Amino acid sequence: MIISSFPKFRRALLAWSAAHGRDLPWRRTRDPYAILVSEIMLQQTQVATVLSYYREWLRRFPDVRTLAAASASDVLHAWQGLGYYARARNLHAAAKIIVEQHRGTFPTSAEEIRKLPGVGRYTANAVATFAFDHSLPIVEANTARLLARLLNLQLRIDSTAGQQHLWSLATGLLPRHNAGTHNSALMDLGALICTPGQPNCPACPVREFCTAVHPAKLPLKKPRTELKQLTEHHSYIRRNGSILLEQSTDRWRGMWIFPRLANPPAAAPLHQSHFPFTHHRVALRIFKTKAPRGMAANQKWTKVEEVEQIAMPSPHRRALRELLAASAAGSCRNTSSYVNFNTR
DNA sequence: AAGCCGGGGGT
DNA sequence: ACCCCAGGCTT
Repeated sequence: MIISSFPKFRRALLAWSAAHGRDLPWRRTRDPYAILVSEIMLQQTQVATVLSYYREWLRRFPDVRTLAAASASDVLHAWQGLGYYARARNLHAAAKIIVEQHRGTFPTSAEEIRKLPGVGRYTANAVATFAFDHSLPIVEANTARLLARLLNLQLRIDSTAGQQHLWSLATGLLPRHNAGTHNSALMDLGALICTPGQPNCPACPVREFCTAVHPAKLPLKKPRTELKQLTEHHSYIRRNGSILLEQSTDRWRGMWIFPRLANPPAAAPLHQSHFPFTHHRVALRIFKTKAPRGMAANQKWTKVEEVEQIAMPSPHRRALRELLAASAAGSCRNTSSYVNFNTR
């Protein structure tokens, strides 16, 4: 890309986005709180997944004061199923900081926004550019791919040097005014035309500026680390109409899971399933065991009617729904065993 | 610089 | 089975 061609690039990009850009709910507001919510949710999470969570979140926590006043368990419950739960804890903490240290007024500079927990360079600039129209660059998955192809970048985009090239170009392309629209257009182009698999180059409004020789082979990335197998054992303990659950202290911190079982019994598990977890493939096995004499401090009996009200990670949530359904069906048929091998 | 953190969608 | 995703934090 030649610097003198940047104005032409911007005009072509803008004309395209006016006709083909996406209409997304967080673009229909300038409320920095709502935009921050969307940006945190969208970290490593696809737009289609976020949509329903975003609407429900703003219904439950319509403003920063409501979120700051909410309980940690309510916040985690609203995030349930989205993954990367530290994001929810950070967003909650950020709301408290804004209320307690900024008197409820959202900070307007990217520097101040970036001091909030869970907010890095991308998210700070995104909120500043979309909420306040500040002329700041953004580089995330869509724009990184697009810019790497424009540059025919032969560096890995997840390397320090590669990142420097991307942020540098993103900065150079910025207009003085209406940067929010410009940045949205870059993302849309990456998401709709300059796609990961086979980019739709014939439909690209800026193809004349692109130097990629083999665009489908870009961007370069570090090869993924290999998957490791894990097996995790848990207990299914029912008493009257309740189930014993345990609040996790490490992975899924603060969420409720089946109690961990150090020594699995020889009997067949009631439930088995598999789920991916970062670079692991976990076999989840749940055994029927007897109620313990005492209860650990992080455990509690939860009524079956109330399990939907507490935050559980997706694999345990799915297992619980399956076990309850099997249990209900089993009691109707008056059987006592409901072994379920859901091995996928 | 590398590892860690979830879960679902698309192919 | 893979790869991908509006990243950030910790080591």
